[in-house]
Amino acid sequence: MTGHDVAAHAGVSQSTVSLVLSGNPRARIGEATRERVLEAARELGYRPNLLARGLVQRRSFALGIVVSDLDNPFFTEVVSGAERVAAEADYGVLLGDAREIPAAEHVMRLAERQVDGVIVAGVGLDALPDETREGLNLVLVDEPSGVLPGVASDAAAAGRKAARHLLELGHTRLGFLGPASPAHTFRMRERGWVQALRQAGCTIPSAYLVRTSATVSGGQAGMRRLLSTDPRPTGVFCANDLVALGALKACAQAGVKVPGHISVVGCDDIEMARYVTPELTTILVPARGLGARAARLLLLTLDGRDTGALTGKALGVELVVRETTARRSI
Amino acid sequence: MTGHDVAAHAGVSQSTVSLVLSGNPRARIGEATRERVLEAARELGYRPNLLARGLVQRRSFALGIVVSDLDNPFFTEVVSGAERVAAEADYGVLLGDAREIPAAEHVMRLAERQVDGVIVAGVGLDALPDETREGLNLVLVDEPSGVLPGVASDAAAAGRKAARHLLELGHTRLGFLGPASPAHTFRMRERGWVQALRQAGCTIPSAYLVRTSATVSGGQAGMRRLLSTDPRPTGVFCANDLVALGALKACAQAGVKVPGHISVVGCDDIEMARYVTPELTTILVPARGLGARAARLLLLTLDGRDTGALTGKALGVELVVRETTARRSI
DNA sequence: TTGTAAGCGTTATCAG
DNA sequence: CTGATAACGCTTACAA
Repeated sequence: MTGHDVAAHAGVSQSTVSLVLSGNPRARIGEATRERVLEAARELGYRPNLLARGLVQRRSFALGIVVSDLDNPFFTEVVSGAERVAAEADYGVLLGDAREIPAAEHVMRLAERQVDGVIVAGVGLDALPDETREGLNLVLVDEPSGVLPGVASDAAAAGRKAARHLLELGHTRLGFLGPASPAHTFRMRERGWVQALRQAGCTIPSAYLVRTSATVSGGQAGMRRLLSTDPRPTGVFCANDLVALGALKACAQAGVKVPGHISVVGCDDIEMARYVTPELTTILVPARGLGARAARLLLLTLDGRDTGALTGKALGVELVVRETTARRSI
Repeated sequence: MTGHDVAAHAGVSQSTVSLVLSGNPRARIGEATRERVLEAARELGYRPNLLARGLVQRRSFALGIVVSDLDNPFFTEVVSGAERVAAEADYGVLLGDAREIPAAEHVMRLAERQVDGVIVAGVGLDALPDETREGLNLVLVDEPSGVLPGVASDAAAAGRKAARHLLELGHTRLGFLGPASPAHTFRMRERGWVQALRQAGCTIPSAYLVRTSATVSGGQAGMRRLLSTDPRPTGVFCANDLVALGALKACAQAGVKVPGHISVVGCDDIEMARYVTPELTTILVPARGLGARAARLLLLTLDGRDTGALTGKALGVELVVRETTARRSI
């Protein structure tokens, strides 16, 4: 089923078919022939070959998205946000998960597939050597870089808001659970947290700053360490919700009441935050919004339009008070 | 950067470049020229254009995957399983989420992009009219169909295993929480459950069978209904883990102890099942395995190889006893 | 208004 | 062993 077949069926040339079907604005086609072509196409169930189109237009109308870990709900939300706006704009979405195959490798493959751009989330710029991204439209999610365009959430604000919330509840022995990751977002969450505490005149014993992987089991292990300090912190900020979930679990296992004995606040507001008991107090980071914005940014760039509005300020984050934080009782 | 440029640089013809780079087995190329070409390609940072290749080979080496709901962790696991094996085989993966755009629409778009096949998960066959799938390699996940190839889990066994587990714990007043969905999997889970109970001589009051959407909030609402019956069931099987999580939440809110007052078992074994407290007893359905198997099935089909081993029997499911079930106490 | 023809970057079939 | 050359299905000047 090619344009030729349709042309034959309609008794016109292949290029006329293309003219009609591609909706080219500067194509003046007689109403009669247009009808005939449309009819023929419908009858034959014609589906244009987008590879061929891409080849001649040097544009595939597809974009790639590579994430560091597809099983992390935060990233699946980013993907889903991006997919939504891409699909809306009739763009294809090629997916890459960087757990098995390095992000750089994915990016190169996507480039070979001639994607018009790629969104990269959860991957540091250092994992993307220059040669992998030359001649490619990249946008980074939550990894600000002077050189590449990107969209980001206000990570430092996340840390600050967590700190203020706990401070306002009267807590002063405050712990932090997070990865020793080079990821900008994690670093800034931690920095915002530390700065807000310092500003409030709160000292941070090093035992209260525990490094662990940014996963549920990491959070679980980390919280166990925190629980073994003496005196214990009465409030804990976790670098993401997965860690917080693990922390909650460790508390439950140790018979430590949340928020009775210890308050915990997460970060991201993944869907699960609402589904655990007690419900997790957390800092909402608009994952889906980040994905959507990244896609929009890419599409605007491809259209050569102004991207100022999207690239300007970071997406705001917001404290969501649920059930894992309470006024300090002791 | 095209093959021509490389050819020029190496002082050979473009077709020679293609011959050495495509790794065509029946291409006999002099060691010297091969070296020269490889060198030139490396030097210029040549990346072949897969659109062009796809056009001539009539094969894109990409496959599509469309899921009913990207935010459902079960489906993201399916996607991640499929992505893994596809990427391993150097296939691209095009993603489609059927929440905003109907599955059939996605499938057609993927066909236009010349994917070599598409995996469809969480979507009934009826949502895919004949004309959308003609000339397309489809494989369905968990939606057995006489006509299309697919991979499935043993859904009836899931229901049976849940029933037996609860029965063995001495429960006799047993409730079910699930969607009134046409989805084959849900129907079979329910059927397996009902049959096992009947077989055990257990009667099922209609009030114990509550229909609700297959989501957390659905489970929450459903469990509230179940809790308002008198006498209450002492054990409940939920059609999936999301529903079970909602059920747990409803119990917590109503002050009903799990598993003290009521036992609940979920289905799927999503990652979160381990992260809630108490940890969810559930039936493990190998989502990632389903995705992986679907992809493998597709790849084998495309290679014209035998698929018997994969299409034969359903993937087994398995009871995973955690903390939400206990011996009946009253 | 419509048809002709020249590519887009590959692969693949032949001659040489 | 290597190089012309003809597709692949489409878009897009340019001609008619």
